[in-house]
Amino acid sequence: MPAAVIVVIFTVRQDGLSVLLIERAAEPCPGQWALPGGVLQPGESLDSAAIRKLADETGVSDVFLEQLYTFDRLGDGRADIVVTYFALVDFARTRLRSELTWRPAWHPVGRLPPLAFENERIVAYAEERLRSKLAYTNVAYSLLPQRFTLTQMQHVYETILGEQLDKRNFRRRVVGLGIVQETGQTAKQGAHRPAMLYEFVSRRPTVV
Amino acid sequence: MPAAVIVVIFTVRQDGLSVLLIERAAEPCPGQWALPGGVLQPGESLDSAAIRKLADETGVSDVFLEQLYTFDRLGDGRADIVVTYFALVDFARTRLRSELTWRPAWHPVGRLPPLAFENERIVAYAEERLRSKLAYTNVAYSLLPQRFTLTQMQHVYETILGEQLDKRNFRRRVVGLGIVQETGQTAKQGAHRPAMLYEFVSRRPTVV
DNA sequence: CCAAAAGTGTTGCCGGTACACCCATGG
DNA sequence: CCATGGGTGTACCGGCAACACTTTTGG
Repeated sequence: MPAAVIVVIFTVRQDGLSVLLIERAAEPCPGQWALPGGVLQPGESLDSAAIRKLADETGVSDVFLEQLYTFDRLGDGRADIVVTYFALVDFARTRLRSELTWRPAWHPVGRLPPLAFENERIVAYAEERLRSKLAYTNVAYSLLPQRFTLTQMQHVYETILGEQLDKRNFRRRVVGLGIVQETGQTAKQGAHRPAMLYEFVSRRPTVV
Repeated sequence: MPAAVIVVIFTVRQDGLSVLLIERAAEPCPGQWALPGGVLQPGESLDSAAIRKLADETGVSDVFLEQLYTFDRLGDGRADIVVTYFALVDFARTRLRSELTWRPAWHPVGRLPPLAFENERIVAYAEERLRSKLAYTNVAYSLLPQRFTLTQMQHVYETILGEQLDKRNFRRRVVGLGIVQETGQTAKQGAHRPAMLYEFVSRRPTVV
């Protein structure tokens, strides 16, 4: 039995931290929701399979994507070993491919439908890792556009961590630790004072 | 092709942080050293296979053992996917089984012989994880006997971290954070003042 | 003129680090 | 008496959390 790859794809939207799920058409478990994944093609590496799956489902590449954990005996009939990955994408850049037999959709992690194959465990584990990595790395670069305001960035952090942050402390940290830097440009957005646009100093995963 | 499991088994000895290696008798790569491992038995879970391998090689169980990373394409002819684990054992409790065709031995990580199948990468990765986990968890419980002096414990930390630690600060931390506690008993060891024996508050992996 | 978001400093606390000496024992 | 490891307290520093008001803009 071949190995399979599953990708937990997170994004942040208005309704909170969300994960991409697919409504299964095929056996087993038709009609149930599950994480996107599939068996390894012959000769394909694990990382390539994860990259392929991510691109297939969201149309994006060049985002944060990292191996998460390897599970076995998930009850899926197709594979005994499932190598899971997790990815972070900017919601605005994704283009889900909706077809009749293939219904992908974003679901807030707080309100998941029942999932097939113990996928809840995988989501919970990925969520934990995401929260932990957010605290000491720059992975958020993958959840925001190239340029953004610090308020946008703070919203992303607050959504994932589930708590309110102090604006001044937040700005001091992310700028002071060299996670983000000013671009010199400002953005006008509605009935507000123009805001400085920032960018990540590095768009690769980095421990800060 | 079935999946395989590899276990990186660490211990701390006089000559430093060491890892258990096996001199390969069988093809491929006879005569070379490699990490202990083997293919998954039919119906066996990943965790069970790792526990079995660890017990086979060292005779110990009930120690710290955790999944590390899943590699592919390591060049081993027997498996395409290799799920690695890492374990920490108290050197004094181990009983290596030496046979003619099976030569296990401890090797200081600073002086490894050439290894088969890119096993160097795996050891390096495990070492990194060990150092990181030592800092914020109680995993050292698995490298020490049930009862020990704080000096012994400090030696373990210094060996792994590769730096000298301040005795008073070390004691304050591990006692103050509730990692270890006094047993009330003291040990006389040679020409020295009797030393208080300590034990870990919890002998399960815990984030402190 | 009002609503909405942008932007900006200071203070207190706590945890981490640096640092040096006396004590008990066995040989 | 000496060699060896056991055991203890203090002072400084830096990072982190708490805290409130003014500014700009569009409607």
